[in-house]
Amino acid sequence: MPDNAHLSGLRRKKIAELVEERGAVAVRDLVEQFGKSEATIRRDLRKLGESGAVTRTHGGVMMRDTPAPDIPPDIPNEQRMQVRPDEKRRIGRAAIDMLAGGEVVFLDAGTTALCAADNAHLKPECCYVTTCLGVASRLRAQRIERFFVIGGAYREVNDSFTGALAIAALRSLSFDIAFLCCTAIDTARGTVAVRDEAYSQVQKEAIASSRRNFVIADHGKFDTTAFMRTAGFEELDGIVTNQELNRDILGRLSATKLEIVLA
Amino acid sequence: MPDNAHLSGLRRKKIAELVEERGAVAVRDLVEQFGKSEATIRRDLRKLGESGAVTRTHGGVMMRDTPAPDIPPDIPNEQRMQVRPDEKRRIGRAAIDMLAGGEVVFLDAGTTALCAADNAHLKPECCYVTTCLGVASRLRAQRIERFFVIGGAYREVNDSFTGALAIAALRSLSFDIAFLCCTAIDTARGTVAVRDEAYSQVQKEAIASSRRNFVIADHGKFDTTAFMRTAGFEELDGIVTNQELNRDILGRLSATKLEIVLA
DNA sequence: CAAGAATGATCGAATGTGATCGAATGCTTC
DNA sequence: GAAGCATTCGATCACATTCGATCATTCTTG
Repeated sequence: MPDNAHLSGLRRKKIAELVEERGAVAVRDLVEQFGKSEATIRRDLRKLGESGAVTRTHGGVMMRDTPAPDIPPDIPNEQRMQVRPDEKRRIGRAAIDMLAGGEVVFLDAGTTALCAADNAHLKPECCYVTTCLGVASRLRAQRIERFFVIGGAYREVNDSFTGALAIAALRSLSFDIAFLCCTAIDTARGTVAVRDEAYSQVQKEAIASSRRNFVIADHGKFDTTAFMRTAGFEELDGIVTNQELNRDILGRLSATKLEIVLA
Repeated sequence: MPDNAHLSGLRRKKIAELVEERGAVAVRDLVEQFGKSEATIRRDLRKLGESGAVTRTHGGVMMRDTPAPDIPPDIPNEQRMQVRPDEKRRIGRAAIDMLAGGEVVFLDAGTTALCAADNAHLKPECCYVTTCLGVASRLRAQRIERFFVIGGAYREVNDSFTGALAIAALRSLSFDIAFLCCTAIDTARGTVAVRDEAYSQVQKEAIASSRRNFVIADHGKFDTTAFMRTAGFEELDGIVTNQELNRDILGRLSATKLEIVLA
């Protein structure tokens, strides 16, 4: 066997083929076949499961049993999800871990918010509110008891609802905490920005309706720029990001009053 | 062949297939076939029963019995979709075919509305509005340019949004045509009814906001009853149903001013 | 060499499993 | 119907397996 074992993508592809061919495969068999540890195989299976290629079961994987995924694979968000997915997962988890349970939580539209939504089941007593169709699908999939969607005109760019309807709905609500996504964080100027104006307006309204506001963003978002300023640091309470964040930036942030959560 | 007997998910899937194939299976047979204890098999059957895939009986399981006249109120949309799917598909197609193109169309929450949504791409210039999460997902999947979602509190029973937020949003909109789902049509009294009060209120608001109103319902919905009256025939412009509809009922309907579309 | 990605080891938590036993159900007989 | 019997069911416990999260290490890449 050629030594391609370090090409993890190839291994995952072969696992998928095996599943397709045999209907189901056990973790044990895969460990033996590829000569890798259980941990590694499990990581593969998780990725395969998240991409919808297979369905995980206890002890292994089997062919996917849900024919049509609810979310078409070529939606922009799903592509962006490929960028630093692990960091985003950790950040999403950390954000939900911040909740005491029982709060009213606003979840923004963005891949990091999707990751947070995936963990909503950890705090099932919370009431979730979102403008994002993908977030809504994930809340539904986890059978979250109480969640609201802010309706409006659908925009494919960020898979969410905007416009007058959304603004009006947000004005009539109050949140305990909001988790906001963004495209860029400018630590020098102390601003957070996104690309789209309509989306920015919705975010501003959400921030105004929320008692506490946290940006959720991976380390790659820092010290880049984007078109529309959405908020200044003075309007925010903190940032949830990942521990790989550059130390210089961390130092600069510690000079602000922002609470920094590292996942 | 690798021994996958310990993959519990696969075993459940195979049990479901066996039931589908043979109509009914005894616990005893399954114990023998899979070499597992009764307790384990029973746990599998419970899970399968809870997911709605099969119906449990004493001593085993049988195929999901779909009582034609009435459907339990708490079955999620995806299962209700199994009831007369072909008729619903034809009705959904016929509804969209009624559109000239360019209208603002309200799509209600219900399996028949899902079928209509699946055909939205046939009239891509229309602007669609819905209160149903599943409908929204399908519109997105077809890359419909313009669609709105009426937000609000999510209710799993009919996969849609209701409450004050939804009512307020509907009041600020006007539709050219609304396609409404229902649980029952009482031709004697000339009324259309659903099971859920919150949902009924949303429907009433949608009807009030729409210039023309059409009920979309398969022939099984006629001359049954449901709890909440949503509309009287006098508020409606027509009914889209399928050609299998009983001739007596058809005759009675032709005495009204309703436009009847047979798919 | 430095940064990031992939890997392997470890451990507490979650899940699957089999056995037991009282309760519920179905069937037979009266 | 009602009584009695056999079967099936659900709840609980103990045990084994598997999973997910974390940390340290190795490998790859620029």
